Amino acid sequence: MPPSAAASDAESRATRAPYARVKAFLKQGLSSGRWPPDALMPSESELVSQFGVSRMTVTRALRELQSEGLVTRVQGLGTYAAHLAPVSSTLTIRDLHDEIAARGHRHHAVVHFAREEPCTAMLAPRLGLTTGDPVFHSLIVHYENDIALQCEDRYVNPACAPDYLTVDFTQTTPTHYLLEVAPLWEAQYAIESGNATAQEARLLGIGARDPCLIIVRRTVNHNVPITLARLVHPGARYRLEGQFSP
Amino acid sequence: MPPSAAASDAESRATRAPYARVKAFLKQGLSSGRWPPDALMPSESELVSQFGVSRMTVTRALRELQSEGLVTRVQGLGTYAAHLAPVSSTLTIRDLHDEIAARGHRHHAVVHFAREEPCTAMLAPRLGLTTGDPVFHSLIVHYENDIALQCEDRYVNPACAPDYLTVDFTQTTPTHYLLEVAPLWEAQYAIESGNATAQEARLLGIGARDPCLIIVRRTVNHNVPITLARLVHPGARYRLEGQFSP
DNA sequence: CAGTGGTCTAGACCACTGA
DNA sequence: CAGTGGTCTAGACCACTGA
Repeated sequence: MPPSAAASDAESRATRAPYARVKAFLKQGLSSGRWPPDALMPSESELVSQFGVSRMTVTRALRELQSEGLVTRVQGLGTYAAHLAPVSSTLTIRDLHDEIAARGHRHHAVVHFAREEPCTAMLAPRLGLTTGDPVFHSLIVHYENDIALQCEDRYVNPACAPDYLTVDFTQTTPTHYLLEVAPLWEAQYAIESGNATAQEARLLGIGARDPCLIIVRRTVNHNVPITLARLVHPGARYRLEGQFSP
Repeated sequence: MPPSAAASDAESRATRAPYARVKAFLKQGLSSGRWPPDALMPSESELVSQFGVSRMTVTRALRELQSEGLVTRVQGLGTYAAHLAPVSSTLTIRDLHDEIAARGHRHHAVVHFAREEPCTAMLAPRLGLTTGDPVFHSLIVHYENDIALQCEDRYVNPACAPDYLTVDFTQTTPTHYLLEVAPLWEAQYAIESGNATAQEARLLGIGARDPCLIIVRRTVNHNVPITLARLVHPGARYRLEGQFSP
């Protein structure tokens, strides 16, 4: 069977599933403006009789729409079309090695240092440590086809990754290693535009005033801070892209 | 009843729901490393007998974990712990007016122009128009407590919002207006760091070399392009923040 | 073949809202 | 009170995988 036929088979099977048909019907009405924001949508029992399916099937369609943020449901009142205003999109922060490989390019890393330091007073609270405690600190520059793409300045809580300093980061990225030893469970990040430090600018081979995309990311598991990273990208060489489509 | 008691009631009711208990059990095991990435998780029937619930209940818990990206399910094989690597987080691009108001600050906008222009060859394909077709073009600077926060350079497809030029954008933001007339159904964006144009720098009151966070967003509904916006923020005054927590 | 997930049904009890 | 959503059960048929 040709691939195209197989694909359309799978597709039509999925579309033909009753819950998917109900969901598609409601989604179509939402995007066409049939139910503007805050409008009352058909009740479960109306959909049950309209589509001739059981209530569980209708419930599944509505619950999925709710989890996608397209409708709001209130017990005792009904289902309402949501405001689509807060456009939320999935921003994926991928391992840089994979990202570069996916573009079909070569990645390599230069480790400027990876050592133990005493934790400074500034850092201690963000890493759940006490000032003076040992902390691991690495500074690595990542290259895409020999062009510096990212300067990764990272602190690691030794309790979470005791072997961190023994890893060969020309072979594995810190992100990749840390995901293996400590399942990533929570992360906060801030994205901003700014200047690199003098040291970063030198390592990246850019001017002191060249704009950079800077991501600061803090990773926590079960309230135990794992790592704090500052990722600096030359503005002209890096962009974050995303898409929103319910 | 004191609020705290009510809250814990609601919470414990939700936690006591059988599907939520199964889900919490699996989530706990995933975050603790009991099932590392690619590990085979308990089958539906195992969970059914272990928790003494019906299969539909177990299925719901597993399906929600799957939609959260925590497990992968393959028919005929089983359920596997997912790689948590691609940290995906919900990035919300909110209406700037609401965002500033939420911080308890004052927002105001200065409209530098809002007019009709012939569509350039560069723009035409991205807006689904032909070169020379009329297109709406507005340039607005947004202020937070009288400090310029964003320069919004926007093109709008006249077919989607014929009244665009009659709107008073000192009272309503273009984002807000467009969400009302055209339900936002799809958006692509790119975030990067760069320099403002000479005009933008002048309007924002920044230096030509000051780094800026630049977001380019294209909005589409049913394959009809609605609007293309370039949002320039002085780097020192704006950041995007987000969180990941399954 | 036995075991897996994908989906559905027809019924049930409940909590909640507003009239 | 009638109507809404929140959740569950016990059973069913199916497609798929690997032995």
